[in-house]
Amino acid sequence: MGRSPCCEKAHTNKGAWTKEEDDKLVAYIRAHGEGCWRSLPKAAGLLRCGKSCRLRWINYLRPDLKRGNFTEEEDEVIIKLHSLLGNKWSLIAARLPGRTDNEIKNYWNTHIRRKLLNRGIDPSTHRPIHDSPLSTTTTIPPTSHDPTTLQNPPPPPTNTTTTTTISFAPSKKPENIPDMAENVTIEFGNGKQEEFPDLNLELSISLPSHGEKISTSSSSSTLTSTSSILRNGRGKLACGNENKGGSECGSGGVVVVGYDFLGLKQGMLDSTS
DNA sequence: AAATGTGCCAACCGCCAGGTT
DNA sequence: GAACCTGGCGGTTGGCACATT
Repeated sequence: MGRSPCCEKAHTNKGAWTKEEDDKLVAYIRAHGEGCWRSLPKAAGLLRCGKSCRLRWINYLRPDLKRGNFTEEEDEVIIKLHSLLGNKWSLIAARLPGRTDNEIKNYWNTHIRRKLLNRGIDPSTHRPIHDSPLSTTTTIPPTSHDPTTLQNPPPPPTNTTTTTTISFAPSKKPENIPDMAENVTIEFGNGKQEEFPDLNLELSISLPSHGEKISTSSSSSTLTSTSSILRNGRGKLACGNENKGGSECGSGGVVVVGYDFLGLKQGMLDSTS
């Protein structure tokens, strides 16, 4: 096959961007808008790869970016969303206006990972570090949910687990708005509940097998093993796309879960639009 | 003051999915 | 349907700044 490179690397600058390059890029995008990144560098007079221009714009030059430290609230949102979505940084970023996926990814790797480890929580599974990896129950200890405990290290992990139930409340959406977000309520093991009002976890589930406990009803769905199910695939979320089936997410007809986070493609939370 | 270690973050890289030819 | 193009994503890395020895 042999794909051509995205740009002619021999004549492109690499490394840190200069002020002049930034100015050119900003000026060009202000004049012409985003899009056609491949031809943008030449048109803008930049010796840069189109991908590099796009990244520079999205991660640094976009006017709506919120620079500065993350707040405690943002921390907790990131942690909660990561427990649901895994390393879907772009999806997490979509929930945090003004933050970029790269920024969140860096922040996760440098701060939140350590924070969770200090709490005795495995950052990748969001479960107590000594918990059995074979369990299919998604566990979020209450301490990870309660910001008031942030300063205190967690108690030593115990063998008790708390189950996180994610329920999909019946939406009051009008019939003619099929993609309206449904309320997602996360119930933590300590009885606390938290709503993510516009987080759409649109699920289509085929016949379960291999003992996966998945139940659905017309009014709500309860998932066990949510994290592992959600953490499939990579890159674009073709699974459960409104126009496509989620078949590619399945593996041999075991459990096919498609998911589409409402409106991300439509830019519902897209701060760039 | 110099050397070394560590943390952070911007940027790069390779891959993937969807669209187009 | 195959080949190719483009945009987008997540993982990784290089280099700078700051802290420590």
